[in-house]
Amino acid sequence: MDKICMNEVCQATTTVEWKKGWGLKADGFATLCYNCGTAYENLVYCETFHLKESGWRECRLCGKRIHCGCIASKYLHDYLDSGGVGCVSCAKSLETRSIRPIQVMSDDIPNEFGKLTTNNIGDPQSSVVENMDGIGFDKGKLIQLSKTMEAKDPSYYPQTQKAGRNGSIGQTKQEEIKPPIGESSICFPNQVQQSVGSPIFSKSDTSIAREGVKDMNESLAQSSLGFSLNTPLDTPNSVPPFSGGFVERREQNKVPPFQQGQRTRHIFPKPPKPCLTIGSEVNKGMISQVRVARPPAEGRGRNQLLPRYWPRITDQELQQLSGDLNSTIVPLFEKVLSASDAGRIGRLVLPKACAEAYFPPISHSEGLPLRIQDIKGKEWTFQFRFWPNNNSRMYVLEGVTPCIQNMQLQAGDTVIFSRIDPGGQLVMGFRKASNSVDMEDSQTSNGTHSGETSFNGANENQHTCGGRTNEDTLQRSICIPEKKRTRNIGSKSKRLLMHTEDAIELKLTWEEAQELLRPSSSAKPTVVMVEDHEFEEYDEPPVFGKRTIFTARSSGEQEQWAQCDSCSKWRKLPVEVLLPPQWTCTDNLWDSSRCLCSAPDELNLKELESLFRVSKVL
DNA sequence: TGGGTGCATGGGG
DNA sequence: TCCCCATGCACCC
Repeated sequence: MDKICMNEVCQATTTVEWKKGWGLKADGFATLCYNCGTAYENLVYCETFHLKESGWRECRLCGKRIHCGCIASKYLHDYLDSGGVGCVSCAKSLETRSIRPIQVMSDDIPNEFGKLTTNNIGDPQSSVVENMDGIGFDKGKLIQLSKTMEAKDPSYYPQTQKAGRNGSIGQTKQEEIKPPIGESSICFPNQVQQSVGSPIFSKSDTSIAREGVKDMNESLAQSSLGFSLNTPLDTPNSVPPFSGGFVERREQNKVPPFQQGQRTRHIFPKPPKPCLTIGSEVNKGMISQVRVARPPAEGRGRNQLLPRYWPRITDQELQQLSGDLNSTIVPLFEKVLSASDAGRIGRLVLPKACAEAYFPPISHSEGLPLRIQDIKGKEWTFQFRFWPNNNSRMYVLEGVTPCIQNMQLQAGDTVIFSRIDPGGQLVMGFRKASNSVDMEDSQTSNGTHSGETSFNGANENQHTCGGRTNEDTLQRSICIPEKKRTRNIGSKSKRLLMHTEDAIELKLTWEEAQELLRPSSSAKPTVVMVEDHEFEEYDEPPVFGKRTIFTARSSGEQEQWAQCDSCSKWRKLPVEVLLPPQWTCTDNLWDSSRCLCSAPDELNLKELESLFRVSKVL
């Protein structure tokens, strides 16, 4: 089907890449050519194409120009309670401020795990999700937003936009997403089904990202099953994470005060859904396949939990985690195994905050035995204990070697602790590290590897990436190996930390990148000899040249093909030619018959396809 | 003497 | 500056 750029002033029919624009009133998204789509992604669409149109207003607060009434800027502004409009950042900060005084939690919250949240006594900042209607969240807007988004489609935000979004999405590492301190608490499965867990709301968190501000990334990380970390603790109503009732008040006086009231920027409520109720209506057909760092549902010490311990788990994996349709899986935390953890000593150092939040309280160094099931349902008993350490404690699980060996884990792999409710059964899943080559990887049937989570023995080979043939970007994002989230594993030498987002962006191999490097136009090389080879040495750094395709005829003759940036036609070039980043037909000095865009294509459709095939093979 | 245990140390956030 | 935590290491069996 022929596409046409929906930008009225463009209406291009060909482009190097079609992009998604705003959500249409009906289903789907506006189709934009590469340039227009990029402008849209970079939030400068209206500034670029609608400058002469009416409807421009200024943000009441910061004065930023806003193109009101235009669908392309629909999500970039909001109406202020006081009248007028504000850019989304200002509106958000205003709204959040209005949220701050919201209190908290009543005592009549059902005292049942998974259905309540509690307030921090003396924590006036805590608020409950139930109050969301009362604190000015605009559900209508959420619904609107949700219509325009594909919650399961991270490709909605092509990587190319990351740099352009005020550095927001691209720069904020997922793991750095801070818990929504001072915000809504958690775990209202019932309510989830009524509101937040509805498909609309579950999408809304992703929709937030459309706004292109840093907070969105925080929300993005919540996914359709986003959790809020802020279950207040240590209140009479708080429910221990385990049915056994591991309630201890030792954290009560240790809640870091700094975390209250610092974060005030969420305009939309986080879906207060800390757990996945398998088989619930909510989840049907909307299992997220995006690996998401989920703020744990609750825990005594949750205020201390660092995002790096948030379990990263797809909804699908959650579903795999339990075969019991009535079970609720509560991801608790995860930890990348250090060399010590995976070593022969058999001690797995637990993050203190996690241990105190999710494992039973222990007052003696000897601790107590903890029964944890592995992914195959095999039950292991570890000694959960601590060592005194600098007036603090260092929590460890002892006796993990057999289990770790059984799972074939090694340093760098990740273990994920979850809990199945009801029952409070602890489950230990794992995710292999990117550089982990072992049996499981080799067993992977679809060729994907690493960064995968395994929870269910029966589905051990049902990998996260398996069986998906579309939504390439999404797939890529899932299959991208997890970056190391902790310090260097097993080595103190410095190494480049490649974050997941970076990895997604880095679609070129080194060799491919070399192919694209061109001397800068002004550069004059100095020829130097290195081991009898001539090298051109440039003072100027290289620039990226236009990517071309090389083909070889059966005769052995090589050809180079380049696509015109203007008309998108492919032109044949001498193989030795290096093109600048921007190249059009008029720059075609080598074929006077095809030095204009109006000149017909040299290749018919079939040949073009063949060309692409070749380019993919090469 | 070797492995296990408990604590100390120090880098890094 | 404090605290966490990876790991070193001394001590014990």
